[in-house]
Formats: sequence, C-alpha cells, structure tokens
Amino acid sequence: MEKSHLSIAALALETGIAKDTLRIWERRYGFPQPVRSPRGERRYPAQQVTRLRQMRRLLDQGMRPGQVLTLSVDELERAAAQHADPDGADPALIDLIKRHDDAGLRRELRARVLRDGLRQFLCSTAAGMLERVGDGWARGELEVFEEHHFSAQLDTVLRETVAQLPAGAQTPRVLLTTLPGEPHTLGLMLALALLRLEGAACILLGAQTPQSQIVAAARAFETDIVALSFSEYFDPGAVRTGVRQLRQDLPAEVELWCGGRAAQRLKRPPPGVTILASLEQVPGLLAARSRPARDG
Amino acid sequence: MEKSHLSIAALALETGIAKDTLRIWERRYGFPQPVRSPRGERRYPAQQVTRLRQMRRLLDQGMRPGQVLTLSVDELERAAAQHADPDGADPALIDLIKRHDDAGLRRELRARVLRDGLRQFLCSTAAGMLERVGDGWARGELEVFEEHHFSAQLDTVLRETVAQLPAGAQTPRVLLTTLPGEPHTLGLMLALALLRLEGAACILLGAQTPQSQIVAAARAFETDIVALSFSEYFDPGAVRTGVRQLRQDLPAEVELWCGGRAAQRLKRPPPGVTILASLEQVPGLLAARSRPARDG
DNA sequence: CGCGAAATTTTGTCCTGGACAAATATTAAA
DNA sequence: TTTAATATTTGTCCAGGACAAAATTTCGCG
Repeated sequence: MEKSHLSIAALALETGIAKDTLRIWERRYGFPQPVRSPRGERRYPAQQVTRLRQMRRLLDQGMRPGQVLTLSVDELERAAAQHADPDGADPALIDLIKRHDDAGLRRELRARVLRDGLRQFLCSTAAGMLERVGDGWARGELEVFEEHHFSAQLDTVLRETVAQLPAGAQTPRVLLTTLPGEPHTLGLMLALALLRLEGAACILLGAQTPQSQIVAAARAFETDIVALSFSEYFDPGAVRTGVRQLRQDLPAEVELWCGGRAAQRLKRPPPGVTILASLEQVPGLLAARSRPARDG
Repeated sequence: MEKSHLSIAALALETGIAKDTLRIWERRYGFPQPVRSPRGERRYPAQQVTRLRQMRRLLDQGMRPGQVLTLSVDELERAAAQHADPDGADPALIDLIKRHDDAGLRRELRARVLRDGLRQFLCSTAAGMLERVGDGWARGELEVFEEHHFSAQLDTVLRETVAQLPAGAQTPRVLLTTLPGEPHTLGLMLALALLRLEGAACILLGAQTPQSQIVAAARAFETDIVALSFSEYFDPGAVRTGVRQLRQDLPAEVELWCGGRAAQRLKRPPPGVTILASLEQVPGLLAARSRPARDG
C-alpha cells in the first residue's frame, strides 16, 4: 500500500543483498528494521533503502558487516566521506547528465573521443566517470536512472567507435565475458575497445556465462586469453570461487585476466590468474605477451 | 565435490527458478529430487537440470506446475515435441553459429539486413532466431556460449544499423528498459531498431531499472511511452507485480508497453497496459497513437 | 448453450529460528 | 616480521507452517 515501502523481494532486487541476508542482519544487528504489513510481512521504508545502499558501498570497500551495520546515520555519513574519491570528476559531464539530453550527451562523448584520442578517453574519462557515477549514486547526487542512462550512452558511443577501428594484428585472441551473477558489461566494453585499439581480436560473449561454457567457448574460438570483468556490486565471495574454478578447468596455456572493482579484492590471486588494477595495464600486458616471459 | 552436482543456489541461477520454489516443488510433487551432501544440503544431478529446463519451457508455454512436474521423462519428451516450433528455422544461420566464426557471423547478419530490409529482418529473421536459439538451447542442440555469442553479434549489428538511421520525426518519445531481475536487453534492441525506423525518439536506459526510477526517468525525459521487455526466463510472478506497480506510479498519460515471452503470460493485463504479442504490432500501435483514440 | 459470478484448488512467497562451514580476525609461537 | 593455531564473524541452507493471489472449476441465470 504505502508507496514508499518495499517488500523484502523488491529490496533484495534493488540492493543486490540476498533475502536471507537481509533477515539475518535484522536478527543480529537490528538493521534494517522494517515495519510489518497486516500480514506480518516486512515492509522497508525508502529511507532505509538509501541507508542500505551506503552500507553496501562501505562493505564493498572492505569494511565488515559487524561494523557497518551498527553505524548510526551520522557515523555512516562520516565513514562514507572518508572513503569518498577525492579527485573532482569532470563537472561538465555531470551537468550534461543532469540535463537529460539524450542526443546531446552522446554528441559530447563522441567529441571527447576525438579530442582526447580513444586511449586517453578510455583510461581517464570513461573509467573515471564510471567510478564517479557510482559514487554519485551512492551518496544521492545522481539518480539511478541517470547512471543507467549515462552507461547506456557510453556503451553506444564505444560500440560506434570500435566499429570504426581497422582490423589490426588479430592477435592475441581474447574472449570477453562475465561470470553468472555479474550483469554489467560496460567494463567489458572498455576493455574491448582498448584491446581492439592494440590490435587484438576480441570475441564478446555478453554477460553471465557459466564456467563450463567459458571453457567450451575458449576452445571453440581458440582464444589465447579469457578476460572477465567484475563490477563493484559483484558478490566478493563468488569472485574467488568462480575464478579459482575457472582457472582449474581452463587449459594452462590460456591466460585468465580479471578486471574491475570486485577483482581488486582478490588479495592472493590463484596462480595463473592476472588481476588488472586498471585499464592502463592492458597495453603493457599485451606487449609482454609477445616476447617470451622471463621472470621467476 | 561431484562435478555434475549443483547446489540449490547454483540451480536457481541456472534455471531462473527461486530457491523457495525449488524446495516446495520437491515437497509437493517429489521433483526435483536432489541427493543430499554429507551436511544435509541438496545436490542436484546434472540430469535433473536438463529435465527442469524442459519443464520450465512447458510452464512458460502455459502448462501448470501440477501437471508438468509429475510427468515422467517420456511424457515430458512427448509434451515438448507437441509444443515444438514447427517452422524450420534458417539452417544456414545455425550452421554459421556452429562454425564459431566471429567476424563471419557478423558479416552474414549485416548482409541479411541489406537483403531483406531492416523491418523484415527484425520481425522475421531476428525475432525468429532469438526464439529458435532459445529452443535449441533447451533441447541441447546449441551450447549456452553459442547462444551468448549469437546474441552479442546480433546486438552489435543492430546497434551499427541503428546508428545509420536518420533522425526521423522524433515522436513519440519512448523510454526503453527492463525491470529489476531481467538482464536481457536484446529484445529492447529489436524494439528500439523498429521504433527508430518508424521515426520515434528512443531513450535507452539499459537493464534492471527500479520502478521508482523508471517513473522518475519518464518525467525527466518527457516520454510518451515506457516500453519494457521480458525474456522468457523472467520470473512469471514478478511480471505481474512489477507491471501493476509501475502502471500505478506512472502518470496516466504515459503509455506502458510490454513485450517478450514472459509478458505473454499476463492473461488479464491491468488497464492502461499494452501487451505486444509480436514486434509486428509496433508500427500499427504507433500509427494508432497519432490519430485520436476512439473506442469504448 | 453461453456467460458472468462464486467457490475451490493450485501455487509461490514469506515467516521463524536453528545449524554450520567458509572467510576473516586475532593471538601465540618461531 | 612471518607462520601457524585459535576464535569470531558471517552468509547460506534447512524444515515446515501459513497465507493470498491466480487459475480453474462449478453454478446460476438469461
């Protein structure tokens, strides 16, 4: 009934936190604290959704639930501020997003590609904006739909741009996808654009390919590298499990690259797995591949 | 341990059936019937996954769980055969998919767009293949990764093509997205291409936009129509709930269009909601909009 | 016989509260 | 300072009961 009250299912979808987890947080930490519908079902006020999102963000940055979930509103605010990205993002783009001008935003992005060059655009503007937009969302500056819109536009422009690239060396062959549970493909598109720029042949598989299918695809397409992307919202536990399993099933001669926020949390990557801290490493890694590896 | 045994969480991901539902099916109908791990957890043999997928398919075609879940293996086979799509899909394309030729597949798709025209291509080749690919997957002809690859290629070609379209009338303004839980955007791209072809202005929001944000976006972008897409894997219950809620929150003058396999299951759509049975309805609906509605 | 209303069955989601192992932090030993 | 052992934290799973919304069937009436 109450427009601003969410069911537990809706909340789980909105925040990406499992229903079971929401219930046990309530049991253990007293938050979130939903009101109850006449039928006894949990109803979450909108205000708690926002607070949960902030918490989610802190958790993703490595804090532990026991700490984060017992924070008061102000403490939460302070903790978030501490972790906030200090470098001011490009205010012109934020402005443009806020103007809700579909075609205008696209035009501006295209112009920036031309102005800065694709490589610079990818590593700095695009990667920076992606992070900034996520930040803005968590602290309520940007609406979710504004983030979605921006992402969609960036995706479109990237694909346009990639379509114009010449074929290049066609080596190595790279398979790009995400693991089940990770629907975000924008990181993949950034990587793809950069790889294509460096002459690699890219096979895009889209999101959420099961491990066994990634292995099958790597064989079918005769790829040298499998590249995975993990957004910051991806379940931290699943990164380790998934990557380890995949590395085990994949032939040893196929490299496994992992990028994105959640991949950074893999402190001790399994042997044979490369973690990319930023897009800028891509050209170097490709170059290193072409000469024989020589390090102990 | 057993490589071929899935946990309940993994099965839920693979089949798109909620954990709670899997458990209660077992309680009520005795299927699926998992073995138990030493710890007492459900472990589903791979064979049951296949069977569940077939069942899922029948359910999506309107059968009821009480019937489908008590079918034996042969009965299942027979029922599936009855519902099988009789029209032979284009074997040339299936062939091409099976050949795992990234660039070749793209070339062929482009050629078909030119040969048949975009409209024909969208309504027949693309829509047909989409369905056929899903069918092939359910009965094991195509691998999941082959479906992913085909979808990614089709997406790429569609975007290329749309980018070449002239601006058109720019009316009506249509917002395209999916509800939380629906990650598939290919249906959205088909609709977008057709809408653009008819001169509409399209704002693509990407996947999984929360209801409240769709409402906010519709206002911000001043759209006349909100278009949602539901793949066949989308939770049937969530379609109704989501659409009804959205219709309630959306201003009355904004139309709400729903397309895709799962949308068909909405027998009695709430007032003010248009269900599209196929892409071919799009031009007609647009035309109807431009003259005053006059029916009781 | 057709059609709409009412009764009935089917079905999925939510609930509580207990259990446990994997991941993480902390302490002790080298 | 690193390594190993112990303690704590944390998310997922389980059982089985409840209930309302959806779908089907039955019933009454024109």
